[in-house]
Amino acid sequence: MLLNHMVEFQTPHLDAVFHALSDPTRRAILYRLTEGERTVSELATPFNMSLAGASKHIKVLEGAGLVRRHVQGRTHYCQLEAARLAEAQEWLRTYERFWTTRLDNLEEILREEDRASARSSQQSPSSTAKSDKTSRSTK
Amino acid sequence: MLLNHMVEFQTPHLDAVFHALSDPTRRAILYRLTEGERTVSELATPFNMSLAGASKHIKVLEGAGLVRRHVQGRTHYCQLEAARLAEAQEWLRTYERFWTTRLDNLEEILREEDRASARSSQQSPSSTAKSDKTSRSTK
DNA sequence: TCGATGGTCAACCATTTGGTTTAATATATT
DNA sequence: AATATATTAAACCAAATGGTTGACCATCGA
Repeated sequence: MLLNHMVEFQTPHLDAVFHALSDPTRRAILYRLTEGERTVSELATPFNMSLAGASKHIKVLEGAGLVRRHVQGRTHYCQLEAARLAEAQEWLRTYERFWTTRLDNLEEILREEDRASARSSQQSPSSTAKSDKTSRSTK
Repeated sequence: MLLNHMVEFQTPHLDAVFHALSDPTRRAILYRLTEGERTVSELATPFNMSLAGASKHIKVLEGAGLVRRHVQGRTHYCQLEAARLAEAQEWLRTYERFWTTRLDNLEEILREEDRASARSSQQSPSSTAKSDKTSRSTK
């Protein structure tokens, strides 16, 4: 507990946000909302569950601050609210160096090897990186 | 659109990862592991809970692929395994354009177009979730 | 005003979660 | 061999989760 870094303290929402994201239905709902505002029943339709069930999922997302709703007549319009997602990403950034720096280091190493040994392929036998096969995505 | 369907439905890890991250104890354990390898009891001590309780948390992290352990004698050493965190961040990146500035937004859009053209695999847009849009409830 | 539509609420149910305590297992240490 | 240490396993518990159904409320359209 003493170890709890700022990141932990500054983000009291993380429990709710990560919990909300841990359900595939809710993630699908969020994705749906990237296309624009949707009503509760519009959000519910693709899923093979009752409207009440979907409504509960939406409420979880709302409770986590990931969805905002505005009621208009009997219709509830839902909107993506991304700020908390940004917080989640910010939390993850703390760990970025554990997958980026290793790749960057690998890049560096390869570049150096390329320069130093003009083509004597050396496989380090006791390499610390157990597997640097992590596929780098686009970019 | 299709790409995000892939993101949604091709990554069953996300359920486990986000669930694992939804607990503050587990997040603290992960943070602790950024400082290096730690044994189970080392990880457990800061928390006001039984060793067995902490052990269970570690197993959840392990099950989500966020922690690797190697046993040496009676001691279990735990190590951060960040790849799945990278996957989570990758998922979040889909939503980045909803919180970044307009300029970044433009950048993101261009990058997305880049990606989309990179894998010019198009497909019927009706490939939805695990469940067909079987209409609900005639009741 | 009446009926259909959009949604929530409440009660219920099975399963999971987060925690406990008390063994049990495996390895060190003396 | 005996004992201490590191950790898991098993049984248990209360609370939360994900889902259902049925009743209810509000509102839109005729």
